[in-house]
Parts: sequence; structure tokens; C-alpha cells
Amino acid sequence: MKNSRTAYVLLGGLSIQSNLSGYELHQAIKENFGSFWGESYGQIYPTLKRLVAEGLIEAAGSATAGKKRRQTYALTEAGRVCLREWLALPFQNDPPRNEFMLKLFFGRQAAPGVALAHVRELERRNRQMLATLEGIDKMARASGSHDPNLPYWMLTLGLGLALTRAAIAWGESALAELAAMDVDAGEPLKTSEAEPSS
Amino acid sequence: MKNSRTAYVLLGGLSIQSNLSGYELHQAIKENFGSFWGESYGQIYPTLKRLVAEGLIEAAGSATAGKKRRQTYALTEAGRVCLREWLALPFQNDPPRNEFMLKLFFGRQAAPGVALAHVRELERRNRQMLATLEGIDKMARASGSHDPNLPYWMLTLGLGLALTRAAIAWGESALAELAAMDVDAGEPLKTSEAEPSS
DNA sequence: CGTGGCATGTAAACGGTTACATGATTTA
DNA sequence: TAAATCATGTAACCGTTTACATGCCACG
Repeated sequence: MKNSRTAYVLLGGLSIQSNLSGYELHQAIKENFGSFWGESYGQIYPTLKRLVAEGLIEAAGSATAGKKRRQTYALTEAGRVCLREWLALPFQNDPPRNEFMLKLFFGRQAAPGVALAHVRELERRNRQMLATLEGIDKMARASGSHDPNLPYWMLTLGLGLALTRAAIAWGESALAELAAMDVDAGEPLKTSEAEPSS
Repeated sequence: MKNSRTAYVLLGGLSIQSNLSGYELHQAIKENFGSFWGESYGQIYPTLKRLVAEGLIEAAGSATAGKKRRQTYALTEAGRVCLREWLALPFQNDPPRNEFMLKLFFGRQAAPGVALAHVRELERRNRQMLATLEGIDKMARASGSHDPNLPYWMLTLGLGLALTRAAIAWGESALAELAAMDVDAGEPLKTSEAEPSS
């Protein structure tokens, strides 16, 4: 409980837009931070209650108007201060966990073709990620908004794009290398004579 | 316990080099996978015992010879099969957790200069990471080894290098942008007239 | 009226880290 | 022999996910 970055994500979310419910916060986090953060309901709802108890947020209109009943929240001044303090603290490098790299590293121990299949799958996921990020990017630029937050969002988005593009570029060369390796190792007898072209 | 990627990391480690102790496995993981995986003693020792109980590894020479007493382990045939099965399974995308990006996204809510400081710190960490990876790369190439695992290791290393370099490149442009923003916003009254040059 | 999705919540399980305990071995 | 470090281990805690429970509202 002393750590709980969840609390700060929620404070941050409410700092950008007030009167959001737990459900909406979950949605917003998935949409906006999907590529670098995630929170589950089991984490969000209890944390919201805790934040209310601590006076960092307060219950705002339970918008039952036309819609369903959903409790929304707004940042208090104390909450804003708390968020600012946290933001100024050095960021922590979360323990690295990349199962793909692990499986690639042990690729030699796997059946032939397994590593190659993993790289292909990574490419697929990364291209999808790229499309998502480019979509957000396009929308943000088109909106012509002058939200003072926008420069920071674009910066964050830019890092996501840069990393995804780098991963995709790596994947392309890795695909070629692995294909060559599999030909060398997996098919002992086969000179280059596949397509009867020309 | 049904998940526990720890077990597979240990199996993988022992698949590359036999007769390693828990302590040595910890070292090897930190050295070789440091940039994409981590394990703590509190996870390693119990898992090793469990793997022995399951017959996936077996206690090998407790090398008390000259050195300290340390229990070393070796992969069993069952363990090798288990590792191969896991390697063939689709890799899972671990839940994204990038506190840096979170703080950058909320940068506008922070005191002036905070976001910039974070980017600078990220650059520092990334350059250090790059140096480490380039060191490994250089060493691997210089060794002239023909270990059949090497191609996979180089591929993995290559991805680490690509991502780190991309992050550094992004950081350089972000630094410039943030500096410009801070000048615009943080110092309301100041036309361009800083250095009395020429 | 019933079904399916919206919205909120909770309990338990889980993976993992941290902190601590302990002895043995090298080094000063 | 004292200090430092190697090596193993464990108990407690922590953040998080998963699975489940529950009502409400819209739609067919």
C-alpha cells in the first residue's frame, strides 16, 4: 500500500478530466495508456475508496441522469498536491519481463521453426500496435486542439511509436536471419532450387 | 504456481550450462538477461526444490571441492522436454508498466522542469544500458565461439540494442522539444537575448 | 419478460520482492 | 580472529489478477 502506483494513475486521470467513474477510468487507462500501463477493476475500485478516505479525491455527482448509476470522482486540492509530489520523484525502472526475448534466447533448445514463429507473431502484434498508435497520433494532430497537456501526450506517443518501429525493423532482419538458419540446419539436403522461374 | 515462468528460466539456464547452483543461476540471469528478465533468490531457491521434486532437474555434485559447499543442479530428460514444450507455446505479452511514460504523460501537472529532468535521467540510464549491451556484443563477437546457441543470443541482444538506441534517439529530440517548451512557458517575459555574443 | 451488456464491487489466489537469519569461507 | 562476502534459505508482505457475485438498464 505504500507503493501503489495505481493511486497516482487515478489521480492523474482525474487531473486531466474530472467527474469520471471507476469504469470510465478503466476505459480511459486502457485507451490512452494501453501501450505502457494497465489497471484492473480489482485494483481500481478499492483504490478509489481509499483515495476518498484519504481526502485526495471526492465523490462527485452520481450521474444517474438518463444513464445508469455510476459514482464519479473529482480531484481535491490535496490530491493535486499529492500527484505533483509523486511526479517530481525519480521514476522507477520496473523489473524487466519480456517473455518473447526469453524464448528467443533459448531458441536453440526449441523445436525447429519455433523461434521463427515467435518472431512472426511479435511482428504481427507490433504492427497492430503501430496501427493503433498511428491512429491516435493522426487523431490528435487532426483535432487541432490547444490543450496544454497535448505536447506531453505527443511526446509520450512519440516514444511509443519510436520503440514500436524499432522493434518492427528488428523483426524484419531477424526474420531473414532465422529463415536462413532454418534452411541451413533444418533441411540438410537442399540446394537452392525451389521455384522453376523464367 | 501453475504459471511460474521462474521455473522455465531456471530450466533454460541449466539447458545451456549444467551443474549450476542457485547462486550461480541468479548471477547468470542478472548478467545475461538483465535487460529483459530478473529473478530474486526468494523465487529461485524454492523453485529449484520444487523442480527436483517434480523430477525436472536433479541434484548434481555439491561442489565442496576447494570452494564452498553449494548444491548444483542438472536438467533431466523430463526437464528438457518440459522446457521444449513451454518454448513452443505462444509467448505472453507481460502487462506493460512504464512509470517513465506515465510521468511524462502527466508532465503538464508537474512543476516546471520535472518532465525535462525525467527525460534526462532516462537518457542517462539508457546510455548506460547501451554501453552494457555493446560490451556484451563486442565480447561475443570477439570470442569467435561457435556455440550453436550464439545466433539466438545475438538476435536477442540485437533487439535490446535496437530498442535502446531508438529510446536514446527519441530522448534527444524530446530534450530539445521540452527545453523549448520550458522557455516558452516557464519564463513569460524574456525575448531572445541571453548571451551577448559577437 | 428475458437476456445481454453495463457497472460496481469483493475474496482468494498468485507471483514476486524484501527483509531477515544463518553458517561457511576467504581475506586482512 | 575480525570483517567481508559467499551461499542458502525462509517468512512475511505487497501489489495485482482472476473469478465470482450482484443489481441495473436497454433492447429485442
